[in-house]
Amino acid sequence: MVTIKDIAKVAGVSHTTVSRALNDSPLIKPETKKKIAAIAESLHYVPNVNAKSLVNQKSYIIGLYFSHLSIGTSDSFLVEVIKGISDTLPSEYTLAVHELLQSDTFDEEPNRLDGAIVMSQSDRDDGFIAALSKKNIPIVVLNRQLQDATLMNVTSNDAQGVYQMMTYVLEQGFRKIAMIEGIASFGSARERRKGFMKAIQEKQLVCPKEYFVAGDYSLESGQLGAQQLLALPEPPEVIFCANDDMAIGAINACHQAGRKIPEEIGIIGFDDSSFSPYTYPPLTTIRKPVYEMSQLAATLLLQAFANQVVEQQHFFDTSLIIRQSL
Amino acid sequence: MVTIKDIAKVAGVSHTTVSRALNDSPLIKPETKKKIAAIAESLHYVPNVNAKSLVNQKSYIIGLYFSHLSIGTSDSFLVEVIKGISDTLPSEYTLAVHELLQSDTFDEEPNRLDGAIVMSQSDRDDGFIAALSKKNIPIVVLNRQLQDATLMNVTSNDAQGVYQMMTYVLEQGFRKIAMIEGIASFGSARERRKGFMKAIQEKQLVCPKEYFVAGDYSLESGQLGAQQLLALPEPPEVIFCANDDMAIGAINACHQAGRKIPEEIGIIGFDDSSFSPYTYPPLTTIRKPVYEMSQLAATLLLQAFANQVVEQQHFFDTSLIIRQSL
DNA sequence: GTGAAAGCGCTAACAG
DNA sequence: CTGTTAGCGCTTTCAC
Repeated sequence: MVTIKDIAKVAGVSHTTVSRALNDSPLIKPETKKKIAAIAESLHYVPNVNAKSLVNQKSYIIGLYFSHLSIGTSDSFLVEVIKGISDTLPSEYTLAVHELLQSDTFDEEPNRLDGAIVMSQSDRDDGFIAALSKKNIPIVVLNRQLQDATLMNVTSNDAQGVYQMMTYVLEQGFRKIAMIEGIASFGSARERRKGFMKAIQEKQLVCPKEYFVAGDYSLESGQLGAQQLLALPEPPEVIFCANDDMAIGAINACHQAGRKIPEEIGIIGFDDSSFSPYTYPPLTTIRKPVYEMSQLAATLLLQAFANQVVEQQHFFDTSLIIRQSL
Repeated sequence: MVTIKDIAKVAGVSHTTVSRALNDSPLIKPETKKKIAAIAESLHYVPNVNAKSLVNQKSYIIGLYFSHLSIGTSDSFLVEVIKGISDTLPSEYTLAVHELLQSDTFDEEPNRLDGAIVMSQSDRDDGFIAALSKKNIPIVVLNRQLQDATLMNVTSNDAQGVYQMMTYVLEQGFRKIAMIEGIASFGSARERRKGFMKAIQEKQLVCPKEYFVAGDYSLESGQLGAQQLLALPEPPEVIFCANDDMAIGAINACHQAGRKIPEEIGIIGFDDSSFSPYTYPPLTTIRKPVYEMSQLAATLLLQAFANQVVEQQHFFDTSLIIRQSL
C-alpha cells in the first residue's frame, strides 16, 4: 500500500507537505503541488479512507434506511430512491442501504454514518428515528410527514393528489366509487384516504361501507380486493387503488371476471410506477415525484454537512396522469 | 464520544484490557470481562469503526456494483439482489450500492472495500472487473459467466432454461415461434438466444428472420417488438420475450391489437418477476433464482474473508413456471 | 513555505 | 492474566 510517506520519500519532502499538497492547501507552492501530484499519480497512490475518517471524524458514508425492504414498498419505489440519492451524492460518498430495524437494540449500531436518509412508511419507525437522532448527525426523513419539526422532512402531498383525481372522477359523472386501501398503519395510506374522503364529502356523497376494502399495497391484495368489490350486489363504477401495484392486481381481477376497463369499470392507481403505462389498458394514476424527492433529500444532507441553514420541511406536489383505465 | 480509555479509567484497568475484554479475548478473566461489559453498557460505549478499520485493515464494507442502475436491469431484479445480500451479511457489515463505472478512471476509487459483488450484464464490464481485481480483495461476479476462472462467479443456466421451455412449447405442437431479444451486448441475451436456437434446431425447424426482433429488456421495447411481430403477414403463434418486462409490454400490445392470449397468441417471459403472476393472463415464464444466487454471492465473500477454500464457479438451474399465457 | 511532533481510537507485540 | 509501548495513515498545531 502506497502512503503519503512513500510519496514524501520520493519527493524529498516531509509527509506533512504531501498531505497538504494533496489537499490543495494554500500553504504549498503551486510547483510543489504539481510535483507531488505527479508522483502520487505515478505511484498509483490511493488515500486510505479509514485513516482520513479517523482523524477527520467523517466517514463519507450516508445511510439509507428502508421501513420494509420486503413488504409494503414496491420495487420500483426503492430503486427510484436509490437512483435519486446516488445520482446526487458526490462520488466520494458511499451509499449504505439498510433495512430499517424495528428493534430497540438500535443503540448498538456503530457510529459510522455522516448522515442518514430514512424512507419511512409508518409511525412505527419513530423509535428508530429517535434513536438515530441521538447520534447527532443530519437526518432527513423521506416520504412521511413528521410531527417533530426539528428534523428535515421531505414529503409529497398525497392527499391533495388524490383529492384532485377524485374531483376529476366526480366531474366525469361517476358516483359509485370504491377504494382499496393501503396498509392501515402507514401514513401514506391515511393521507390517500383523506384526499379520497374530502372529494366525496364535498359532493355530499355517501359511499357504502363495503366500498372500502383493506389492502396491503401488494399486487395480491389488489386482486383480492377487486374480486371482493366486483362480487358485490351493486359493484362500483370506479375503483381507486392506493398504489399502482394494487391497481395492477385489480386490473387482473377485472379481466378474470370479464369486466371491460374502462367501459364497465374504471381503475385508478397511485405512484405512476414504471409499469403503469404498460398495463392494459394503460393506468390512470397519480404521479409522486419520488426521484426528485430523493434528490432533494440527498441535497439537504449535503447542505447540512456544509452547515448551511436550510428549510426543514419540504413538500412536493403530486400530479394527475390520465391514461385509459378510466 | 466514549472511548475504551474512558471505560478503562472507570474500570481501573488499562485500555488494552478493555479492548481485549470487549473482543472476548481468552486472556481476560470472565469476571473482568463482565465488569467491563457492564461499564461499557452503562456509558453507552459504541466502538469507533474507523479506528478499528484502520488498524485491522478491514472496513466491513461490501460493495455492490450494478452494470446499469438505469437501463437493462429491471427494478425487481435489483431489489432481489439487494435483499439476498443484505439478508445474508452479518450486521457488522455495510452494503454499499454503487452504479458501475464504465470509465477507465476507476483506479481513483478509494480502497475501502473488504470485498465486492459485481452484478454484471455485459463484457463491457470486464475493464471494471479487471481494475477491481487489482485491489486484491475477494470479488464475486454475479449473473454473467466469466472467461477468467480465477474470480468467483455465480451464474444461472439461462440457456438451459430457455431450451427446456422451448422444447415444452414445441411439444405442444407450436411451430411458428418468434423471439424478442435482450440487449445484444448482454451475456444474458446471448444465452437466452442460444437456448432458443438449440430447441429450434433440434426439431430441424427454421424460423424466418423476421421472427427475431431486437429489444432492450424494457417494457417499451417489448411492446414495440410485439406490435412489429403481429403486423407480419404471417404472425407467430408464440412470442418468447427475453425477460418479463418485455413480455408485459408484449401482452399489452396483443390486447391493443385485440389478439386473445393464449388462444390466438402465446407469450412467454423470463425471470419470474413479482409481476408475472399478475399479468392478464398470468405469465408463463422461466424462473431465475436471483435471491438465492445473491445469497450465495454474499456467502462466498464471507468464506473468502475467512480464508476458506471455495469452489469458484457456481451454476444455478432455472425452472419452468407454467401459467396461462401459453 | 515547510517540517517535527502529537494524536485521532484502536489492536498487538512484548514484558512482566 | 494485565499493562506498557508502539503504530495503523492521516491531519494539524506549533516552530522555524
